[in-house]
Amino acid sequence: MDAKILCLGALTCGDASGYEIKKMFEDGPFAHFHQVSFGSIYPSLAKLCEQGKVTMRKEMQEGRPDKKVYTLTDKGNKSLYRAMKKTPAEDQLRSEVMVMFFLQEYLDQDHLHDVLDQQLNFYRSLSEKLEALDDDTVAPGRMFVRGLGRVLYRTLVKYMEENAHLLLNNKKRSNQ
Amino acid sequence: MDAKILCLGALTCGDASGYEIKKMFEDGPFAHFHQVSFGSIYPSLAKLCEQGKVTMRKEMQEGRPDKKVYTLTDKGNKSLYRAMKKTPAEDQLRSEVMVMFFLQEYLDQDHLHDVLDQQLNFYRSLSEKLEALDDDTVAPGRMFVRGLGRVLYRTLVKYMEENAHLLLNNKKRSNQ
DNA sequence: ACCGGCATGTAACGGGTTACATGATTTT
DNA sequence: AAAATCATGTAACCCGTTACATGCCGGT
Repeated sequence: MDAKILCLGALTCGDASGYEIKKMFEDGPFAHFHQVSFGSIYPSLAKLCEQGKVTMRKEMQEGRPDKKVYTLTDKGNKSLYRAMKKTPAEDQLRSEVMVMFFLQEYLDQDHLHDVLDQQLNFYRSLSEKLEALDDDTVAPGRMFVRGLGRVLYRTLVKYMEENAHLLLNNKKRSNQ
Repeated sequence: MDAKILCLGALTCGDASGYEIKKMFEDGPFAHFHQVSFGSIYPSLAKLCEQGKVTMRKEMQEGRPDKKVYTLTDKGNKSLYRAMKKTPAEDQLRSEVMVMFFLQEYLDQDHLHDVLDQQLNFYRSLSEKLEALDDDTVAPGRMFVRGLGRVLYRTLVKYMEENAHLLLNNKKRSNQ
């Protein structure tokens, strides 16, 4: 599943610019299970336009840059249907922080502390973003995914708060 | 954090071959928070050997191929300490399955059912693998990460079992 | 005065994944 | 008889990330 399909998927939530699509993957409905960068969004959108899978209109704005708003076409919709027939790739999670926690004896106390704090903040803020999303405008089927994200990050925050001591104490040779 | 550091990290659990390292990322202690493929493990191990960060000995086996068992050296250890001083990259989770669930109106009923089943099995088997790991030989600090993995996958399985109906029912136009 | 947010885009670089190559043994 | 497990390796390809380029507005 490449960035093009992801963009089409994002546009099923309504017309959007590249910048807005990015936000959907940062704070919005996709935040907890996928990410894309500008470097892949903008070229994708351009190619989708060429292929007639989306249309673009320019929206002038006062006080801020103009934006290019993209709309899903029938062709784009069909493309999505086709993509959804495939077998999805396995989930992949890569957490360098967890690797660090696992190798906690290789970190000095201070840095471990920092990393732990930052990670907790990261999970907390993602959790808050997910809780803050407006559920009224969302189709019931989509709530499954949102609910899962919420439960997941709540669990993560709770576990880390309750078990941080496992990581911090038992430091005997923390002076490497 | 590249594959070389990951290999060094894996070797802190004890001497291992490339094949065994792969297993650590599939069923073992790293299973739930990172993955690496053979295509990156073998070249990494070769380079680490060149750099003197690991040593290699050949172990002949009867009835199966010989293996190359790698051992962490002092130099490798230092390299790990250095790597752990860096700021870790943000977690990244990419789940095509969740994208599909989100776009559930684009899947036909049967395929949705299949994907759901496969995902549940995937989470269940990962969960079981994590529960099955032997905790006696593991340093207390490392139990933090393992415990987190266990809680996470238990939560995931439970949520999916209890909320699958959100995804399956409300199918009115499932004939696209 | 400077930083963060809004807004779009390009290009190189790096890295990992995928596929290929090989082969014996055990399990189904 | 076929598939899975054990075991190692190479190389091309793809794709995404990172960094760069540009610019205005509002808040601190």
